[in-house]
Amino acid sequence: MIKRQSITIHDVAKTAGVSVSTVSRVLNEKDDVAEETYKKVRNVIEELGYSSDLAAKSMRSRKTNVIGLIMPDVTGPFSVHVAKGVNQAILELNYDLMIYTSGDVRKLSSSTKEQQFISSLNNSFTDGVIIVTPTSGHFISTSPVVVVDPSIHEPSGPAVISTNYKGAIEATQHLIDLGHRRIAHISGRLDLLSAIRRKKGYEDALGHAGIDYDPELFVNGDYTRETGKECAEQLLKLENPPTAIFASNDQTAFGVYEVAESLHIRIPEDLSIIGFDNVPESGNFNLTTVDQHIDRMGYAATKMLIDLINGNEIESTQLKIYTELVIRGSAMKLGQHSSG
Amino acid sequence: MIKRQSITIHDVAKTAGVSVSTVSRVLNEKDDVAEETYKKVRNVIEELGYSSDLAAKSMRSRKTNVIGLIMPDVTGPFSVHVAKGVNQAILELNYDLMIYTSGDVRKLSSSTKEQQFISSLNNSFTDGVIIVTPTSGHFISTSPVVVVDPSIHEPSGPAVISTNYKGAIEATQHLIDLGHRRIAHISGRLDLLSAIRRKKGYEDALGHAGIDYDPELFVNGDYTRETGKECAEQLLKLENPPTAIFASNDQTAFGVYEVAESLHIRIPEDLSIIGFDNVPESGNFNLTTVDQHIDRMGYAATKMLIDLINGNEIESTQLKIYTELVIRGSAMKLGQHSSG
DNA sequence: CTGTTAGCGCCTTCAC
DNA sequence: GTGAAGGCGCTAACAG
Repeated sequence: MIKRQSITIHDVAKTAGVSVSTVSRVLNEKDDVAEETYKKVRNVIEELGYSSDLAAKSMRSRKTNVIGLIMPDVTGPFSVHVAKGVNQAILELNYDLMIYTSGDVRKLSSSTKEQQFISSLNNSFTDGVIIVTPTSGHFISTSPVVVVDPSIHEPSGPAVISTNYKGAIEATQHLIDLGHRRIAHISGRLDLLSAIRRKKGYEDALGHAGIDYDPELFVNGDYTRETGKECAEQLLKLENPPTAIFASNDQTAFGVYEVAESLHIRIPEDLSIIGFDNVPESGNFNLTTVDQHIDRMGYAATKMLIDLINGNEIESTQLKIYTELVIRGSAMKLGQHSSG
Repeated sequence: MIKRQSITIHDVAKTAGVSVSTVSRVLNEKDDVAEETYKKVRNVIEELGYSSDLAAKSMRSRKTNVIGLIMPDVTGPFSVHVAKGVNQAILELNYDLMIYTSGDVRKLSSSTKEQQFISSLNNSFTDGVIIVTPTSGHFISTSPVVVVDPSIHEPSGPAVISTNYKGAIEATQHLIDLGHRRIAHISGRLDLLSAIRRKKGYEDALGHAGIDYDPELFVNGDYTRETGKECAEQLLKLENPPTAIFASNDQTAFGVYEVAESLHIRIPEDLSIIGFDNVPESGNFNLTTVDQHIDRMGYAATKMLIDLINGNEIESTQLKIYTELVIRGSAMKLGQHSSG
């Protein structure tokens, strides 16, 4: 690693024997530069290994060709899969990607912090920003912002969200079709629209089937595996435990698996379970789940953002991604098992 | 989402009735500001929802409190786990994290692109940078750069690397102890030191055991699952196929699993396999593997970087993370099986 | 304690 | 086709 004083546009200008503005012109591919001058400058740039300072550049010009992605963390499966989709889109559309995080949901999840991140990125070196599962709904920004899995406080800004209600209905209905009546639900982060909609779907499916809603069977999760475990414990230790659980997402479902195992409850023989998300890991668990195509959400959000950036006409700024029930082996007919 | 012209330090200064430098002082928590003035300015900042422009800020001050992480992609397990470790470290050390990627190994993996990323980040809004599996080894930079899993071209810069040689020796030895003699190796990206060292460990373990090195049993992979499949196919369709494979990483091993399954080769009865990395997924596959504590690598790299940034004394800029053989069920004694 | 004065590296008029 | 000058939003001396 060579450590050297960073070389600027001035250095290039000097050694090329031209002015800084000329260098700036070739840097930005302006077409009013003489062929010869262009080549000469390009050579010097190459030679010196010059690369323009993004900060300085973005301060003057409004176009940086990088989009920002603000995530509560970089390690949760949801974030990772959104990032995957975004990754793919920027690849196709030839943008660079800058992910900004403070490392923890709890550290980011204050609207001021979110706003600060947006300002930091968007007012400077980013052409637009995608924010994932925000706490707040109002963002002050000079460049476009699109949100993935918006909060309940977001009224109408550009957003990508999946058909959570439909997905929850189908999941719950599947359980009902299997003969289950005591169906529990562990909810997600209830400040997120997705969690609210899934909860509603669960309730409505129950209602349509004429099943009484038992408040004992509803517990409040937050989409994490840890909380999933706590909730599962609470549910499974009930005097009259559920025969099936609809978990608000796969992480939560994995938590249920853990608890079930420690309690010697077999899945699906003793307990049916359905998740939401269809992260790859759910395949290993043979988990029946609702695929919400997280990567597509990231992809679509990126497309939308870039359309917004370019001022293109957009059909709708509220994009829905269609969910799909993926039937695997974690839910089975009630009373099907030989033992118990 | 409210769209508004971004408000600057001048706006704050004006409405607070002070000068911009005073605002700058409270922004940076300088202690030579009158209590009263401080409060007044803070109020106005709050009121206006002001947040400083990172670009402009970092252009003047050398300290941004954000570190950069440059990765070939954001979706591969290795990257994700490095990010996880980095994430943890910045949380503890109170830094923010900026991940920069162009989305694909192939797009990043040119030394010019890498250099460009480093320049873009490090000469401007980042106090230092971590680069993962770089192609090149020489970086021009004004701020510190530490590399995780360095290339073979990196002579001596700050780096974090695991004991690849030791790990490979142990893995291969384990296979030998199990009675295997025809042990194949699918290598990793050979422009990376890690891949070279693992290959060497494999060869040496074979040598020490007095096993002839059969060039047929060595194939050239690149750490991806896809290539792992191709290599496995080549190996398993050999006239005299190996009884065991030491894969350069878990991804590669997963590729082997896929091919084995399609060829009706049972693991471990017909074929023993050992991976490298110990990503969580390997648990699901019951894969015996070498844990290289990827997250620790990210964590350690971040610590080192921040020490470098603060000008602290550092014991060594070449940090080794110790690997550990994790024995699960994918490798068994040769000839142990009942059938075949 | 606070305001004034210079730039940081770059892009963008506006002349020539 | 090219150069000179000005300023983006901010911080860092230097005065007072």
